Amino acid sequence: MARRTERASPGRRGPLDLGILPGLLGYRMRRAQLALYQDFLAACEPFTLRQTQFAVLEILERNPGAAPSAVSSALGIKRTNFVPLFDELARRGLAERRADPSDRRARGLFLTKAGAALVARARAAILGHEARLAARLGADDAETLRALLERAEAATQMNES
Amino acid sequence: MARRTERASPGRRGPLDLGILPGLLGYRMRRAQLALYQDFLAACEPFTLRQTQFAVLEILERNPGAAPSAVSSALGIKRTNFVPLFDELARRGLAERRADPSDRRARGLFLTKAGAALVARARAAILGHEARLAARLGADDAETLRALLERAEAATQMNES
DNA sequence: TATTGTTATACTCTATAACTATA
DNA sequence: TATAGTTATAGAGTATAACAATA
Repeated sequence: MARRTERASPGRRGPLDLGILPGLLGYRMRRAQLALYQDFLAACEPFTLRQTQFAVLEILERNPGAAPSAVSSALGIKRTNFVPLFDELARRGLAERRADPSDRRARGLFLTKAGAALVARARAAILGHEARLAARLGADDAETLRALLERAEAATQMNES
Repeated sequence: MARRTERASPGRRGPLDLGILPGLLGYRMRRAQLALYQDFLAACEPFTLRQTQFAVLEILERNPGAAPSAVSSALGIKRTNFVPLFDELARRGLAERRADPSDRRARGLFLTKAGAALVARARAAILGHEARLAARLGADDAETLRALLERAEAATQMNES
């Protein structure tokens, strides 16, 4: 055990005063997002999937043959950064690119059988994780939070006309 | 103008089906956080400060002489990553490390005059930005969102006993 | 032995510019 | 001339291991 020694002028004891930070939506959002993301990672650990990787698989399940640019823009990822992300899924045999006969520049993205099987299991785990979180918050509050997050995203100046 | 050509089997038209994503708190949180962060960056652009840099200055204003490890842990940053972050603030003459006479391993962190002046201006800009966001959401809903984010962070399994 | 600050390093995420092959 | 996909590259953010000085 290290003894707590008194300290001279530099360095107060006890928890720090965070000033205006705890009242800021941006600060609260960052903290909550980090905490939830850690949670999500833990839930997905058996599948070795991160948020974005799951999102790509989920979208391909619903939209077989979707174009890389469509998927990346739907997720708010630059198409240039989507390439290595998808490469990794392809390398793991979860998804694949196919040539588009009608436009030889384009590609269609598809899940493999293994990808479809994995996304089904991951989806179940994620829904379970969400259900546990909602139970802790209370179902009504969880839905309120979800709706407010959607409105906050839309209310951003970024989304101004 | 590029003509919209019909496409064969790979590639549906129209917006993609996002599956379960829009209903997930984790997904909504990530989208909202990104949007708010872009907003925040725009508000702080005149000061060339990112969220974390502002947070450090704000904390030092309230806690002069705080230890690097105290500040970094309060912000959820590893102390090892705090070093280059603070180096940059020091390089810009906004904050400085001072020796601690009572423990020669330790350092106390302080704002410089320039740092104090900058954080005051940045704080005003950030509070203005928050006020505009709150006005768009409605004051009550903004406070509800803030409180729910705090509860969501606490409700995380990460924070389990 | 443990703690404070630090260095070195690697991996992920993000951002910009530019290339290719088509259209 | 514009578009789809891609390459190369650089900047942040984050993670682990290990070190020196000090307690």
